[in-house]
Amino acid sequence: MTSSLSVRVARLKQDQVLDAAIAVFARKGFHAASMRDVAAAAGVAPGSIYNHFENKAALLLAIIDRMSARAAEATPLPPADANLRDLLIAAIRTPLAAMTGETTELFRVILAEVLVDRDLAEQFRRRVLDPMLSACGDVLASHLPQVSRDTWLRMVSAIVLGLILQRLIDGDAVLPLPEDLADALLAGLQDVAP
Amino acid sequence: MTSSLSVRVARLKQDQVLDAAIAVFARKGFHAASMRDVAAAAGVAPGSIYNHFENKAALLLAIIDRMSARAAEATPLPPADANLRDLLIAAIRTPLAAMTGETTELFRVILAEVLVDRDLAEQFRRRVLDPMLSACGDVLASHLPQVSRDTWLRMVSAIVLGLILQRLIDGDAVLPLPEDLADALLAGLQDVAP
Amino acid sequence: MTSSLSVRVARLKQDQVLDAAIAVFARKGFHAASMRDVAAAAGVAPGSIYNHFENKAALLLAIIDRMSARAAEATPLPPADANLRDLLIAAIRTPLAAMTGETTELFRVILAEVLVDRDLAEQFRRRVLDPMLSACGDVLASHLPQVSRDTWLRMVSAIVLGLILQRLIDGDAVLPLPEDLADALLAGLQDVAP
Amino acid sequence: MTSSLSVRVARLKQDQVLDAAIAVFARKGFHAASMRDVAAAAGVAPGSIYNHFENKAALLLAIIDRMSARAAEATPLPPADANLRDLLIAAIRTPLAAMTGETTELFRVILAEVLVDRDLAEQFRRRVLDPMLSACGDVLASHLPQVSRDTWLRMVSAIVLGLILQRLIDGDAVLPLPEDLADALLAGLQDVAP
DNA sequence: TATGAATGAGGGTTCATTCAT
DNA sequence: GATGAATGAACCCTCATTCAT
Repeated sequence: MTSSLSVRVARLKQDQVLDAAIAVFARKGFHAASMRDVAAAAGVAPGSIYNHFENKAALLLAIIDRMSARAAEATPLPPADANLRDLLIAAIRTPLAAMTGETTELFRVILAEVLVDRDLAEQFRRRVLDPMLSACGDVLASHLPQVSRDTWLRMVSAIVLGLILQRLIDGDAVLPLPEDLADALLAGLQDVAP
Repeated sequence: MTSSLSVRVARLKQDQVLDAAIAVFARKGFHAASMRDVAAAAGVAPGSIYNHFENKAALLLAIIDRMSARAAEATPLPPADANLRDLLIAAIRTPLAAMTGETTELFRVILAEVLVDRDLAEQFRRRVLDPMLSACGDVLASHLPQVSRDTWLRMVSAIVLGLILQRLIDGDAVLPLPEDLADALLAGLQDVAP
Repeated sequence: MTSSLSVRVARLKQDQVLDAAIAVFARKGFHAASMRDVAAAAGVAPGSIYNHFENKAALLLAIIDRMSARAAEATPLPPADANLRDLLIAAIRTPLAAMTGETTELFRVILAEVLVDRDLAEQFRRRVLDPMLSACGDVLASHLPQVSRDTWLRMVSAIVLGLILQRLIDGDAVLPLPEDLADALLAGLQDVAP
Repeated sequence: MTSSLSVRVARLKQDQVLDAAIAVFARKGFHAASMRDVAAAAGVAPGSIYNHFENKAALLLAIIDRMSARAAEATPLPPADANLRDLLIAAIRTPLAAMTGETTELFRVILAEVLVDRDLAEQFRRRVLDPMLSACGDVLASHLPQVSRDTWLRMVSAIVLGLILQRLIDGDAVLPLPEDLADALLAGLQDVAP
């Protein structure tokens, strides 16, 4: 099965280059990182990158692909009989928990480009953001009356995104616990107000 | 008072360049815009920019300065006797309302750079983000018991940031009304859950 | 006769590659065509070309070889008793008639390289140009007195080359008929001049 | 008159670069010559070339411009009462005489590109070829009956082009004298044929 | 202070060629 | 012989920045 072997080797090299690209982009940013940098980090010649990726932008797309895959496998489906509190906690904690180490930097780099590249934004939204935010959204939605569903979904999504953004901008920021956020959302402000 | 006059003229030129930079960066993005572009838009020679700003990055810092000033003046202090609902609405609406036209694009561009430049991030957080988010925060805080104050502030901040981000990524996104968001936050989820 | 067979197979592959090179060079030009293009058109791997040809330039030489062979077989020897008019017509028409479709484009490409590569020019002149132009020249020469022979040969050659060049440069150019050219050359200008 | 001065200086630099480009292209050919080569020959930095010419192709166009100008000034209008023989001689000799030293190499380089670049060909034909060939053509035409005019013009043009091409391909080729060519054309072949 | 031509490092990318399989 | 991934030099061009005027 020579074919299978060479295909596997090819994919390995591709991953090797992609790993390097991720590391380099995370460290220097997309624009500041040169293809030469990526090649050096991957231990290949500059021209070799183009055997695996059409151009620099394709590296970004491939990174989004990988994030998409990781997001999918990192999102546990909540049990059907979960109560609302647990659902809220899961909806908030899962994406935040995914933001560790390299993934954080990856998200940072991708987001920076996404803000400036319309096409990339479309890909990012479809492949990463929507799955990440709506995973528990469906179940959450089933607990809510139609009228306020959209508001709540948007709100929870915004909270997650906003918290991530805060962490991206200020690495030292101490984010509240998902449990506390869930409790606050559940109880509402009415009771605590004077 | 020759000095004063020349100083005023200098500041005028500086503003002229900065206006051009804002327009160009907003339209083409920071990296895609060249100093030549900025100079052309400002009606000056490329070299002249460096009489007013040390380098390209300094333009970004100056833009943040200006955003900071505008954010301050655009944030109306709420009346001391405002009720909680109105405060929430203001806290959410004000920053969202500021995101119109060029400001949106500028925010997009700055944010993209901020994500990648640590020093710029620090400036941005201190000069733009914190004032923007905490403007009504203080008053809001006064209505809340100490224990949940941080959670709520973070949450409202995150909602605002998250909604802005969603709009930046998906220009077609329909965001919920601040009133609906405030009402939902006030009432909480508890009552609507089955 | 294994050797003979493998030799024949080898020559077949070689022709296959050469055909592809001709087609690709004619379509894209020598510099614009990459070895990858040629390989793809030939249905072989890029590296395989180098089993048959030393390098890209060798392909050009081989093409000239083939043109030389074709030129030889395409040039009918005029009957010994042909009259001068028919000889002139043949001398002009034959090379022009050979310039059809792909051959035209090939000639164009070769000529472009020949103009810039001294060694290639030498080959081209000896192998293609001289045979092409002098085919009927010998017979033509036999009708002419020694003194004016060279002038006439050069002139007829130049006419043919010049017409081809005009067509290469301006595809829409309408060239005069060989018959008319022959008649004009035969009669001379003297009579028509006032 | 600062403006006038700077304009003149600019044109000088431009000429300096163009001279270098001509020399380098003539020596190495268009494709083989790099912008670095041209810059080095011109004694400027690589990037400086782009202050005067949009890109490498623009250098070629500028060279054509220059050839066009030289061709125009090198073509003396024949006296109205010139006889046919002198006209023929002039029509043949003038373009051939222009092909000296650098101009020859220039013509070689331009022609090589013209054969491969359709747009360039159009420019070349309009700006250089047509003026060069038709200069004496008009006067020549006035001596000819309408019916054979086109044939003769094409033929004389072809002779000139063909002779030039022969010299470009074979630098050692000994071309016939314009006088002999004119005499042969005038007398025709009829009389010399047995 | 304003200019804008000059700079030259560095960018992404191509491609003829090699060589281990 | 055939392969095609790997190579890396070289390509054209951009652009932030400088500096003589």
